[in-house]
This record gives sequence, structure tokens and C-alpha cells, in this order.
Amino acid sequence: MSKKSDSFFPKVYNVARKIPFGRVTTYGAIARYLGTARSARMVGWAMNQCGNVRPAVPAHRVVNRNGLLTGKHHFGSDLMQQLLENEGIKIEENRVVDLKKVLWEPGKKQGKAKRR
DNA sequence: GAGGTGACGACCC
DNA sequence: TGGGTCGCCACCT
Repeated sequence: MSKKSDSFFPKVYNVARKIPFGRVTTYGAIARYLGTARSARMVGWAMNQCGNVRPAVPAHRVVNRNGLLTGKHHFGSDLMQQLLENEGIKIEENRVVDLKKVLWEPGKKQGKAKRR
């Protein structure tokens, strides 16, 4: 696979799948981690295709910069909110409560890593 | 084949 | 300090 087929789509899925339980991330965080902060839109698109990708991506753990469950409408009903609450994340007004507390950024990881 | 849309974000004025 | 505009790349029509 030395091809250049390294589209950032699979990268987004890879990062999204690394989101730990009870934590959430933002489109911008993933996009920035990939080096394409301006392509945050594509991250959302990747989530849209997440249902078409396996293993399934916990897109319900991905919210926008405001902590708003923008993708909730795409999940269908309040499924996204229910899933987040199921993980211990409080949701109010379709927003993640204490987003900064549950916010998880790729690259930081939980323990420690080589990081760069 | 081409154009428009899209689950956002950053930059500019 | 806030509001407005552009950019990004892939998928759909």
C-alpha cells in the first residue's frame, strides 16, 4: 500500500474510533490533527459515511466546536443524545455539558505517547 | 462531465 | 469585539 490513497477519510475513522468511552471530540480537533483544520466540514462528511464504514465509527461522540450535537439529526431522533448520556455525558439543549471536561483530543491520548 | 451540496472551522474586516 | 466570508474535499444529482 504505498499508494497515495491516504485520503483523510480513513484517518478520520481511525481517530474517531480511538475516542475513549465517556469522552467526546470535535470535528475541528480531528481536522486539525490531520493537518486540515479548514477541512472540518469533511470530517462531518466522514461521519455521514461512518454508517457505511466498518467497523462502525462512534460518530455520536463527535460534536461541533460548540459542543452542539449537530449530527443528532442525522442519527435519527435523540439516539445520539441517549448514547452520550449512556456514557455518562450530560446533554442539555442538544449541547454537551462540561464539554471541556469530556473533551478528548487526538494525539493527546489518555496515558502518554511519543507525541511527535 | 460538471455543478452543487454538506454533521464546521478559521481567517479577515 | 463581533459579524461576515472563504475554504476544504468527497459524495450526490
